[in-house]
Amino acid sequence: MPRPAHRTQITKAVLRLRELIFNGHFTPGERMSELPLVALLGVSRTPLRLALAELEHEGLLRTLPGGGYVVREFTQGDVRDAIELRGVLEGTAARFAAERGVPARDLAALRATNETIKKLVRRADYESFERYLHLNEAFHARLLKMARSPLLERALDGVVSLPFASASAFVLAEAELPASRDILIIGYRHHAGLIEAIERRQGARAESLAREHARLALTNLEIVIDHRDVLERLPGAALISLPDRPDRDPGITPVPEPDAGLEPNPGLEPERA
Amino acid sequence: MPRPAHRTQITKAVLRLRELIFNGHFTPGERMSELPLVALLGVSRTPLRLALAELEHEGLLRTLPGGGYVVREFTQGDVRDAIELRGVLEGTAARFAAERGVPARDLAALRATNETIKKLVRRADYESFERYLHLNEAFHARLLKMARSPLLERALDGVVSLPFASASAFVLAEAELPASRDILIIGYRHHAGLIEAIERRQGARAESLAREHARLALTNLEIVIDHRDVLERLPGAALISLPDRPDRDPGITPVPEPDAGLEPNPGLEPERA
DNA sequence: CTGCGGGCTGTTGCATGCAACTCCGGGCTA
DNA sequence: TAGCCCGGAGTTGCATGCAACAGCCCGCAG
Repeated sequence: MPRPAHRTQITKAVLRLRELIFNGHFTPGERMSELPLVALLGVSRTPLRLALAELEHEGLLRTLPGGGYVVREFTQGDVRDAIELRGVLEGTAARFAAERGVPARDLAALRATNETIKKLVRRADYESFERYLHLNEAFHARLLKMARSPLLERALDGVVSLPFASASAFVLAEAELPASRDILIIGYRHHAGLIEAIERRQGARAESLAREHARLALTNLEIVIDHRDVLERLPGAALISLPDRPDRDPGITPVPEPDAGLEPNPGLEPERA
Repeated sequence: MPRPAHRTQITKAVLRLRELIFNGHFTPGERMSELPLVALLGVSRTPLRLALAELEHEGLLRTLPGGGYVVREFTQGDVRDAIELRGVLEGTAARFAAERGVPARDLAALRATNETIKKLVRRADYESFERYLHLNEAFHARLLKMARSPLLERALDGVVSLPFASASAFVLAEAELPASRDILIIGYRHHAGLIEAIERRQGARAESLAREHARLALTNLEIVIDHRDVLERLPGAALISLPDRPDRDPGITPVPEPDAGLEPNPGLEPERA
């Protein structure tokens, strides 16, 4: 996936496939055969294979033992872990920023963004909500930049590539479910605390605030699960297997539980591709 | 990178390229042109491209704006961040294990491994050291499994794919530099504390112990940097640019510093490939 | 009825030829 | 002399043909 915008067939295939997967056009466990996809996407097999490899690295696809890819399925536990993991990594970013210090200008920019957010959450119209989403992403992106750690950015990228793990994954629901609008207020408060902690070089406080901030998404998740109709419309929801939902396709391993019993003798090789 | 062992040309190319990069056969910033690599590796361009994409996802290569790949260079700061990041993620694994609880059998296995480690670190012969390395990796791998979080495993995989970030990256030096052998003792102690913390469901303690445990590698890094001769022999050392080492090839951006000044207005798009 | 073997189909793995693009250098012109 | 344009070499992007492999079904034999 080279830098140049979607001029190449590879990025075209990646973008289109991602969209199709998120929209539920493929069911989890479905085999992604190359020839049908060639016909569907209008690209040749060579760039398609590159695109499939890309999506596998993003975690959306899984390789089959005999070769080939299938759409990956996620459990509700995976979603929780992804959110917690984002909190851990964003917490590390906030801690790095606090420990390493940031220019006053950056802090001022964060504050300005957050003040705009504060004004927006009081309104309820849809346009405000879209602007909120944009500003929220900008806030998080800027915070990440302030950590000055390319490797941390990479690691976080690897986590939020899952659709339901991103900073504004379940926030969408809040536009429709006023019950969860208060969370936006709390989010603003978290942001303010983060800024203050970083300014005062309070690394531990910054870290735990960022973690708790990410956990807001967990609350949203709970709310959304009670409103299936809303959940269905969220991107990537089709990938999540809900335990109390028996209408799964047969022939699919419903829950890819990691093998529970580890053998008692310590002889396992560290696996590496 | 499909499951089946190195029967395919892709994995063959990946393994060989990784080895060549780690051994310093390519200098950081060097362009990885396809045709010379085809001649060097004896594989065709198609699997080679897949292999290059794989290594780019691992973080060893970087894409050029105009297409193509170059060997990535890492600063000393990157190495520190990688170690800290491993500590954060292994800390999360330890915390998950403590919070979620693990079977007594797994704890016993960890203890057995660690007791063997204890015996080994007292001896100084090379064979013991190799066994130590193996057991240490096994300990960390098992601990990771005990977190029961596939996504966490993924994230950690993404970090330790950098050669200098793995659990036993700089430990190699300890075989040759007795000055750092004490660190093995401390490592054993950390392991013991981890086991105890997990058993008692002390999540915070487990997390901070694992973090501090990873930071042992930092100490090793400092020691190794003072012994250039040892450093040169460590895998991946050729990728690290040491600031006080001016003999770099000309025409290479020496330090890919992330742009320091962030513009003050919050208009940035969240970048996505 | 059950287990096994063989062929068939669908799929992926790989190689290569062609086209387009980028970068660089030289020569022309203002 | 400086700047621009053009051409060429080298590179990557893409498409397609071929081969090998895996899985499956069917038929046969025990």
